Amino acid sequence: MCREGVLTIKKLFKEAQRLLAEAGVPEARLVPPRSHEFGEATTAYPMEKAGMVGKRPFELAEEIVSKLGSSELIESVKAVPPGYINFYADWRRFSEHTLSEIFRLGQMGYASSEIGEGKVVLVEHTSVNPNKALHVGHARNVYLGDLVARTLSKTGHKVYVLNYVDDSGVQMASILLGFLELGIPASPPEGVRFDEYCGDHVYVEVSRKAETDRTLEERLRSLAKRVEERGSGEFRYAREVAEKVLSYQLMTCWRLGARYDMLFRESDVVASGLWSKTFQRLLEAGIIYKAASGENAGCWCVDLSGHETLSKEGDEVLVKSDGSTTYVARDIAFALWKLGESDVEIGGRVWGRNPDGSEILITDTDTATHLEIPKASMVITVVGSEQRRPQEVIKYVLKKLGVDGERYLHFSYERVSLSSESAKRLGMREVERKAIHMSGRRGIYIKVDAVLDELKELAAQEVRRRHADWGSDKVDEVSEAIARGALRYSLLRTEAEKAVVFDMREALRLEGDTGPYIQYSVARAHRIVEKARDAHLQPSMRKSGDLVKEEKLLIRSASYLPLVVEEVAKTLRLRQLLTHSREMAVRFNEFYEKCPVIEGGESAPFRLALVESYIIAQASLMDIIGIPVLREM
RNA sequence: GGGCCCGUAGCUCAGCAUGGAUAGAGCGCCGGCCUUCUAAGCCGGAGGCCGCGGGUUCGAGUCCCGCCGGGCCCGCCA
Repeated sequence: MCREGVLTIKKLFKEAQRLLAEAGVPEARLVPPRSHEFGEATTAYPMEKAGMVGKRPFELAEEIVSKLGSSELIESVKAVPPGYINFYADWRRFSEHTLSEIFRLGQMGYASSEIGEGKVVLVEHTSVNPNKALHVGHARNVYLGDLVARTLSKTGHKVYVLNYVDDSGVQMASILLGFLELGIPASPPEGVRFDEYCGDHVYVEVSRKAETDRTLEERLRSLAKRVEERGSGEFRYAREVAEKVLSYQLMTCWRLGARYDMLFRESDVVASGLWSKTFQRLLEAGIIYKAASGENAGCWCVDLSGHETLSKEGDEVLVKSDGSTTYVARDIAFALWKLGESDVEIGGRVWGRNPDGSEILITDTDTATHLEIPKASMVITVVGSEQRRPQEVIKYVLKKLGVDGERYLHFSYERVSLSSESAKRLGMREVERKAIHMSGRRGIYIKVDAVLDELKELAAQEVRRRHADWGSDKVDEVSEAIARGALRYSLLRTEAEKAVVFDMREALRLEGDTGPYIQYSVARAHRIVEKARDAHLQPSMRKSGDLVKEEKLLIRSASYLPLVVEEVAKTLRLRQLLTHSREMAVRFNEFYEKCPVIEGGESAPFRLALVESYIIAQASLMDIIGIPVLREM
């Protein structure tokens, strides 16, 4: 899709910049002001420059303003103490331009852009061990990764989403140990999901037994090694169990709004020969060595002595003394493949489809067809901050192999822990700590589906109260959408590098700074549009008189939207999308209170256009954020 | 011990990248608003040594240094 002309808000900035250039200060930097009182564009240039030319900032500002000419979208420019220059929009023109732009580009186009220029980006997220159901900590990973993917694909990037399935680690092996050697039934009781059965019952049970039975650790290790041997019975069985768990995990992921292009099985890193090829390369590049003595005797290790900080912590083991690989080894090989820096062909097949109908591929070394992915200009791996070290090792190795490390980005985030209150509800006794880390092994976690179900029930109560006439299907559909919007917003509202303390009571809120607040504003807007239709009211992008404050602020917030999205695509400060979505919703609610539409007299047609444009702009942003849009709630 | 992240209102969080105009929300608390488009909303109020100390600057919540408090990493786990 091609944009006709320049975006209105950008045009306003361009005009302001041109005026400044004509006044002799082309270097003045314009930014959006933090308050509407300071106009639509502002510069602190006089304060930065005053000292150097020996003038007082405010005088310099006035001097510059006096030299400014006029332009189409800017009505006035003011010099303001202590030394700002503020540009104010010509609201008649600015609003008309903005509204027509929103209508022209529509919900699919308004928030999107082409700045990605079709660059291929691989985003890896989710990557939950296939031995359990997703808990709320995993949900943060899915939401963050999915939002990165959504944002980038809306801004002209070609995005491929990968889910790395660790079917060859110890966690997987412990499930197999339970089934094969400890006599735990391999199928769950009636009505219990397989992923929940493995995580809640099998994994916890095996971990518990391992505490008293010291031989289990050794049996587990030898089982894990056999799982890595392509063609062994254990290899096949592990893949079978993993795929089964995965199929249930993905149901949860879809409920979270995520989608995937490819499921990459860790067992295939070794089985496909990707690892052995990578090993050869590392060997030839002289990055690895086999330790003859010391604590790593018999292991192949990465030489980290050249790394500024990692060198202090000792070298990284890639191949254990028993010949099996470590997670970091497999991840290095995988990273090379993701970056298109490996010529090893990976077999694969179609696994299934996302709810949106797109195909999901899965690696499968037994298949003759090869998976093809265009070379990625950037690989983004969404992994918790506790994995900073291994991720840094990967990056270091990539650089040593001559790959541009800037192409490999670790999108790091802090983990989700449970508030002591929520932990108490799970039967935890030690509550003196403020937050307790979730642990699959100890059975301390809250499953995502359980949270969504509770949220949904809460929403359903409210929906039924408001709409006694609705059938159960409609109540179900709407309350599910509210629950999804609420949880997504609540787990994304904290900046990724900050730890989240999950509190059930807090998560179950549907008012205030929440997803439903935004959904509700759109539902209200839809109701106005319906009533307007009944009243045969036609929208108009022009207003006869001056715009009132609430009208201006609503348009203003919508006009900045495309700018915000482009900014986030560059910085990946995802939170700003939520902040802006909320800002628009707040502006709409203020407008809603103060400005009657249907009974708005002369202003009615213009206000109707405003309401319709709000729906388009907000919905286009919600499409990116992944909050379901509702016409009624 | 070494490395990284966090510390802003009673609680949960914005603002810090790119220093600048009275430090913003939500929850909770107090007080208002439903004969007019959905009150999951709106309006008002109380509530802040921006962890502490120093530095840079005309100007620091934002940048630099030190300290204190909390978290994470430093495994032949992933």
